[in-house]
Amino acid sequence: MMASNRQVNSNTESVDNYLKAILALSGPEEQSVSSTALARRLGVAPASVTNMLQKLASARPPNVEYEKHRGVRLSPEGKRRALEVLRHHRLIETFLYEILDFPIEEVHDEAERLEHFISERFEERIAAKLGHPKFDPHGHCIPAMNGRMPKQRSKSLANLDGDGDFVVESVSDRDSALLKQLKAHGIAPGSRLRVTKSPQEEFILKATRQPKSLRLALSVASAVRIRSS
Amino acid sequence: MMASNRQVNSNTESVDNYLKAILALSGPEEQSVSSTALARRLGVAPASVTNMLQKLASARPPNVEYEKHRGVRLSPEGKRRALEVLRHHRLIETFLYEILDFPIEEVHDEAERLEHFISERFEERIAAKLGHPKFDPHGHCIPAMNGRMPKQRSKSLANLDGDGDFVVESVSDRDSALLKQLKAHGIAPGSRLRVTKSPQEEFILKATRQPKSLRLALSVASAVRIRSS
DNA sequence: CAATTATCTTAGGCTAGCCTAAATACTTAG
DNA sequence: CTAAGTATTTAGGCTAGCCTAAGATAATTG
Ligand SMILES: [Mn+2]
Ligand SMILES: [Mn+2]
Ligand SMILES: [Mn+2]
Ligand SMILES: [Mn+2]
Repeated sequence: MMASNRQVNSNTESVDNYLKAILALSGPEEQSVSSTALARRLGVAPASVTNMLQKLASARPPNVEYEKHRGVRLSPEGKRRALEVLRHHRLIETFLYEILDFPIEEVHDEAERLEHFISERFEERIAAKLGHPKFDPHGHCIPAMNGRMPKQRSKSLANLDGDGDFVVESVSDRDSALLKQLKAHGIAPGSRLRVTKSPQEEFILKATRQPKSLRLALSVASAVRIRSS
Repeated sequence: MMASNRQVNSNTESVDNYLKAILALSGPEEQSVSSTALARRLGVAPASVTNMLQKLASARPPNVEYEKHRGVRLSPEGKRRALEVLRHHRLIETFLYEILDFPIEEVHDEAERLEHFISERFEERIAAKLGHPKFDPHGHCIPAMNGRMPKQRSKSLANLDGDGDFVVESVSDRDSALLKQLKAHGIAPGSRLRVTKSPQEEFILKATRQPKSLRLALSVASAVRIRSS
């Protein structure tokens, strides 16, 4: 068999999802991302990832920089597209929450589908309707139309040194059961929190003026990001 | 080669589009629809239609009733699904027009994509937000949640006998250039119209209190449906 | 009613995006 | 520095949904 892999590969839903996953996994340092990490995140086999990375790299202009066995990073074009889709995602989430009164724990899954199919006009209209918001309902920054997005300077609850009082900066959008729990305990972006660490390495969160406190296992604590109050 | 065509065929975007096309082409009499008519409407080759009809017919429960060389009609299940998608389509159009201030001539294309990807929750929320509307911005009836939809008792402008005064019931959503023209001449669902037929078999439309009248060729006149005023 | 024409179906291919199994290349422990 | 172990890629397949070309059926018409 021969190369055979020099196809066009325009912006399909699947391509969008790979680019978004690379953006998320490469982090603020924009480190290169391994095939297996992508496979795990996207729920596909590693071989499928390799195949797609080859296509993304041989697109013209390329969507990623990829060398066998050394992981992948976004090209300028790939990053542009990833941020465009991320903007769609977060605008849609904000819109579902603010205008359509979706419960917070349901906005992510809906946005995950719709982000690929809305037009530029739709994007522009909901942005206008919402007053060009800077943050989505989970506290995540919405990339600007030109692709700029300020770095977050918060830290994950999981990396916390000692007890103290904090403000919630953002909560992960991907665990809807957790989002429901947090909501029930009055914990949302902007909430003031008292955090203590239990002997069993759990985090005890209590929001101001909330009757009950919430115990979080270390494994889910990374879903909450905080800054000093 | 053997049959090989007994697959699962769940509700993909393509399946939705075939079912919607059959619903539209079979008309109020629910006549059977030919492969070529479907091929023309969907912009695919006739062979592709035959192939899809075989799958739709062998789904369990079947989406269509199909016999070689004698056209196709929707099964109860297929009709249910087609009306569901049509409801999505028209609700989305209404929503884009009323809430997001889309220009009338742009709502159709956007709805055509999004109709396949919104959740039941999204459907329910926009319906509530809009006050459970009965008609979309083109004047078309929105199927109810249970799938019921009253028959239209209007007639097409193209089948008009003589001149007279009428009320616009609906305008086709599929020709965006025409929609722009109609808008510029104050012609929309509910408008009062004076219609005269020119010697060259054109229709002259003049809406009440509008300065200019509009000449429509017979070929596009079918896009406007009217009832007596 | 037989021949021509129009419509429809079958056969065989293609691409995107996935899969599993097998091969290969890095990494690391001894 | 080599051997095992892990990560990654290659090879070969599969399905959905499209295509073209060729064959079959139905409709029309002289
Ligand atoms: Mn999200
Ligand atoms: Mn955009
Ligand atoms: Mn429409
Ligand atoms: Mn629905």
